Amino acid sequence: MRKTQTLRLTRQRSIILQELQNLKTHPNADEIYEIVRKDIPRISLGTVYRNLEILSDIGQIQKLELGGTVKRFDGNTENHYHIRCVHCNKIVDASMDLIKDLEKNLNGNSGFTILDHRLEFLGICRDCEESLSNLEEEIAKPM
Amino acid sequence: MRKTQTLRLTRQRSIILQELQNLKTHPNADEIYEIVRKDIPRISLGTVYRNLEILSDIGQIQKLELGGTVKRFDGNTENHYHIRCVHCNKIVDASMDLIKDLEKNLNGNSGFTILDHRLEFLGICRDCEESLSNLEEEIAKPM
DNA sequence: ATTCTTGCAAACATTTTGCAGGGCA
DNA sequence: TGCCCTGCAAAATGTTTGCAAGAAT
Repeated sequence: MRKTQTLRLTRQRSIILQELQNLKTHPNADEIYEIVRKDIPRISLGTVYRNLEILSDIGQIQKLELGGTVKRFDGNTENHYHIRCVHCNKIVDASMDLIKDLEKNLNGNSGFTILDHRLEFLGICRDCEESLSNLEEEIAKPM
Repeated sequence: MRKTQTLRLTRQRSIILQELQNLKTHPNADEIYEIVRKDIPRISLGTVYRNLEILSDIGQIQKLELGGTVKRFDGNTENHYHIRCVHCNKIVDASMDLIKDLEKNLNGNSGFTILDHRLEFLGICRDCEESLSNLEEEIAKPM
């Protein structure tokens, strides 16, 4: 949890936020670093990590902790659902309304105070579908 | 995807599987390593990682790719939902029936072939709730 | 006998952190 | 001016991999 302190709006912080809000994708820290580097060539990856952490702490962006080992970030701070390609790990927003009161379906006493939920669909994206079927044709060919 | 090859049932592999099936928890690779080490003191962490990967590839265990950066594993191979403590990252099974056909709620064409879904509730576990309220009392005290 | 698997260690990938100098409020 | 923030580099963390020896089929 972040201490109550006066945060400063530095060029680095504001550009990271701005770029993230403009994107419809769900980049990881390194991808954000590469994008912001076009504006601030000498920015460091450490600064990117620190600011992503701060911005998500204060609710200006969303840290996505979904499938995969790498953290991703989202300029859209509303809870919404995602679809992830199990093959290439691409993530897109799911066009589906939020299910309210989903936690009412929980039976018994879990001992948890439920705050929210995350829903992720797993699937195969069109690109991977195509490359997989090409691969199958290739394998089926006699040598 | 795993090549079709004859897998061998080694002592290491069978004990990892067995221990994981006995656990109700959702350990990460290192925790599994510590547990299995009691049976096979000279097992290496690399072997644990390799076997967890293989066992989940062949569907004997489940790799949980939920919140958090660390991979966790589950001896229960049925899709089921989880509750995660946002404070200590503890994960427990949610007692809630699987929602069938959830993907029918997806509007429009995502371009994905949907295979499955993952649902995770976020909350605060009882332990963290207590330690947080103790902390607040502590802070409220005059010095 | 074959070849899959292991232990070990090194390599990798990702994220965090200490520090001295710089810049926002 | 105070102290938050930055760039840089090193460290920490988590996971994968090359290799020679060992074990399962």
